[in-house]
Amino acid sequence: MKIATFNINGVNGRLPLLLRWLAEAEPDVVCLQELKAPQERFPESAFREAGYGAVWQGQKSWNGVAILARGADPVETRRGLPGEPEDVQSRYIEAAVNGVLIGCLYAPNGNPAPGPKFDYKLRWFARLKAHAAELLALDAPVALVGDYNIIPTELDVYKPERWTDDALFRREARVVFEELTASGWSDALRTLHPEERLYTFWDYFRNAWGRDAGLRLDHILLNPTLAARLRAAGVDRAVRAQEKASDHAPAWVELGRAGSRRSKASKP
DNA sequence: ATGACTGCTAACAGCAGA
Repeated sequence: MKIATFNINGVNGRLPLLLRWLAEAEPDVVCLQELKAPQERFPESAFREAGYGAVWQGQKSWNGVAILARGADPVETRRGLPGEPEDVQSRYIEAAVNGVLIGCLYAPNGNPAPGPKFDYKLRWFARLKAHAAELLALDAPVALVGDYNIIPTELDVYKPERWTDDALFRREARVVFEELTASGWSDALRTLHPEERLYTFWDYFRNAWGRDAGLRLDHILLNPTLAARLRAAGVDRAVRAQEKASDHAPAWVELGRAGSRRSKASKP
């Protein structure tokens, strides 16, 4: 099973690019963020024609998340994080796909920090952490996938000193990510590439892509059941080089079949 | 420290993004 995450930055404006990537990469599950489309303007039929069922939570102008599943209809289990019913921003949707529970998230950016937007980011992550703890208690394969808007370490940013006080890299944000990974969630790309500089975002300014001035913001966190099945992980950087590209590139993991754990000796 | 790009909305400029 191949699971990918892609901050598409406008699902309608970039639909041709997205459909090309789906045909080439053939992910089984895709978590999309920044749809920037209201619920009724999500291009469901185009995905259906491409072989993907979908669930989505749209919003006018900003935010918006979706889960696509190849040859299947995701079974929605939740939309929105618990804990702040007055929060109307579309940033979380969760669904079961072929027995795997997928949480698709788009975390708040949080800039400028400090300030009310950063406070909202921290509250949102407190809610995510609480929900993640509940998911960890389940006896099921679970992945928390999406744009976390957190640069986890200095290895994940082209120039750490320039980002010290930014909401993406401030201590409070990095601590959230450390707590999630310490509590049992595996950062899949970093697990398989412990030393490599991996980026998933290059901003549109200052020729960031041309200079490879990137950030790693998009993460695939696996619970222990799925981490045991992790086989490969990467970033489809070529997508960022295309005309009319999103400022993010897709990140993905390949998982082995259930019961195919290879790190432990298996019975003959 | 600032501004540079881009999409969306629809006001042909402003907001948000990261």
